[in-house]
Amino acid sequence: MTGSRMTEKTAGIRDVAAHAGVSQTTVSHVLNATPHTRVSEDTAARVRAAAEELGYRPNRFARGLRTHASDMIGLVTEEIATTPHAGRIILGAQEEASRRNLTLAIINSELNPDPEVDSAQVQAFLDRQADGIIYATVYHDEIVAPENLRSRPAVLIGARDASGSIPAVMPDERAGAAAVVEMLVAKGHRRIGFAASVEDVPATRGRLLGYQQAMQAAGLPNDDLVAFGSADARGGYAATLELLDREPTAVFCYNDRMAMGAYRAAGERGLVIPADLSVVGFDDQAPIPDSLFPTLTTVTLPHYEMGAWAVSTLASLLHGKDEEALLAAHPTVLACPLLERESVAPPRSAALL
Amino acid sequence: MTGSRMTEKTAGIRDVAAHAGVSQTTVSHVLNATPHTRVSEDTAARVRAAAEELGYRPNRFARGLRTHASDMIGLVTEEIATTPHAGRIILGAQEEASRRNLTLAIINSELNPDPEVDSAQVQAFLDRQADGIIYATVYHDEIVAPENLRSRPAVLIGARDASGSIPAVMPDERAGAAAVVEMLVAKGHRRIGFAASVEDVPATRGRLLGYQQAMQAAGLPNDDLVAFGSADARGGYAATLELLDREPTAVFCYNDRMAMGAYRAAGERGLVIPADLSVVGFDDQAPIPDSLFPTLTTVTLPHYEMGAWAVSTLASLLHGKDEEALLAAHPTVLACPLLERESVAPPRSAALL
DNA sequence: CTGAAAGCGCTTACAG
DNA sequence: CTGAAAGCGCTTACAG
Repeated sequence: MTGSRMTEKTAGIRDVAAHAGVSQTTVSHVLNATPHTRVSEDTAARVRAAAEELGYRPNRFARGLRTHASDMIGLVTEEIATTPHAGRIILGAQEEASRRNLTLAIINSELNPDPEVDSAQVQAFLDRQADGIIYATVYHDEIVAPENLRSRPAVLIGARDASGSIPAVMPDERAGAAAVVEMLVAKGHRRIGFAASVEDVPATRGRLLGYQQAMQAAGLPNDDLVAFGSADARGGYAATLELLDREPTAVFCYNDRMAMGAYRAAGERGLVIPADLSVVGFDDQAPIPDSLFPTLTTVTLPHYEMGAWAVSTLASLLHGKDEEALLAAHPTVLACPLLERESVAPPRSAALL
Repeated sequence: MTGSRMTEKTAGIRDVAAHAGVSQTTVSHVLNATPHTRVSEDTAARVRAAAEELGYRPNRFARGLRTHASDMIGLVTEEIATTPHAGRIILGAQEEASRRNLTLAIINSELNPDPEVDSAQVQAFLDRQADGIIYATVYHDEIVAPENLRSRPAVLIGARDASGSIPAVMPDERAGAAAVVEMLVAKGHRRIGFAASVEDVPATRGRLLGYQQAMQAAGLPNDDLVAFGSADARGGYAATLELLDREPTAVFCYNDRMAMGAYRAAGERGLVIPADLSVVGFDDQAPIPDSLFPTLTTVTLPHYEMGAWAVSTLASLLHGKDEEALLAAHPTVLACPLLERESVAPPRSAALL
């Protein structure tokens, strides 16, 4: 088994050159399509044929040694494990990297409030010759990026750098929440409760703000329609129970887990969703929305898109497109689309009209 | 911004040698702790001090060019996105890689029944000089591994290679399911229903087999206690409804999503979990178990462990430990531990005794 | 215990 | 349009 692997001496550029009857220089020019270099189509064809025939694969080490480029970018993610959405960030980054012929390497970092500690992970990528680094965090408005992140092109996902000098991307939580309220209002709801999270993170603030602004814009009072709970099913259950005493026709939950609690609360009160009560979540956290009865209308986060954005932005930076300062000045904000499923209907009162 | 990055000429081994007053050879020996090479402690200390002071970081390209090793391993995963557990496989692999000073690069591959198509992903890693490759699939008993996987050390996660020549690891679904039945029996249950999945995948077969074997071993009839449904909440709902007509005291579901449906079905029939009916899931798929009322007792899959196993096994293979044939002969099977939460109680009948 | 020197496989001025 | 040659920064026999 192992034996069959040992002796496969792979062809080098020298072999290709010999086989095509040209110099290594020419082979290199043809295969890399070096700009400002003319090679006769005839010669080029011979080179390509030889490379093909010999199964030539350029040695990355040798190339890197000359060009100082690895075509590898490093992704440092806070807590791959515990954040349910990291997978989609990774997927977006990975697929965009493949499209651009870049290798994506990943390192997990512990969740911690002070990202300066993460410089070890960044260093690991610097040591490994990563061309650029993506630093993905969850739940931070602003972070102090590890100092060594500045020694290579870098972009941030999910947080803005305190110094404002690193391009960053984040979801537009506020607009996503506002869109939910607008949709509910359009369906005729006026008493729309919000089951808010007690956590003090950007998502909490952004979603609450979006709710409040949209309610105000619609001329709807909402002071008594916000209840707080922990950001899980139990918290959603408790907050919804509290809200239900104030007779809302719809409950918008901070996230899908809280929405699970809202379903439970509605069930206990004998309320049928969506006939008696509309419920909306946020996060589109698999497998919740499709597993609920009825399926949950919710808002999806642009994790895939943020991952892809990070890679393509980094790629531009690597190619010297000097938009870095521009990009860094204002974080890029990506939309959170509303996903309508079955948990929303017009309120009973509207049906009476 | 960009400017501050440009001119940092990093120290090379030559600089360290000059600074320490020794040759490059000696620096290399000291820093790499080359076996069978004596260097006086005095000299070694000077070298280390110089390296430290200059912030010396060996150039990976140059080293790789000589040693033919990248210290990078590639992970090809089928559908990072849609499989909920891929994240934990990646995490396990990543953390084990970090422990061993290896870089983990990942490539996503489309979910497809014929993994031969994935040779492009494998090729990408070969081209990038990966030392070894982990090929992770979901839901396959046996696959035909891409031919080019054999050109480097490789291991499989979640499937056995048809030729039996590549080491593989998979979860012990059967034992995990059997443990559930045993636990239920120990609590006094005798009529234990199984809400099975209609999918024809190893997990389906393994879990059903484990259920049947354990029931038989306990001397419990079970022919009428199996109902089939799709592997989601709707399927679990339908299967449980069917099962409920046969008056089980416990329903064991193929997975946690089906268990969500079982909760719904129990609720509709006015059954309180666990007092009137015990429910058990499988997968420990976040955030379901903790989001249910009551929390769900379930079985967890060793995804993290499989990822870590893959990396450490690959590392042994890379270091020439010739256990490959041994390992490849029989897939390694990892346990699926039972996680007891709140959804199981002794049956009412037992309470009467 | 230490070092001089070759060479890994490319890219890239430079020359023609 | 094409090629000879230097050199990227290491490791590793080999010699002393």
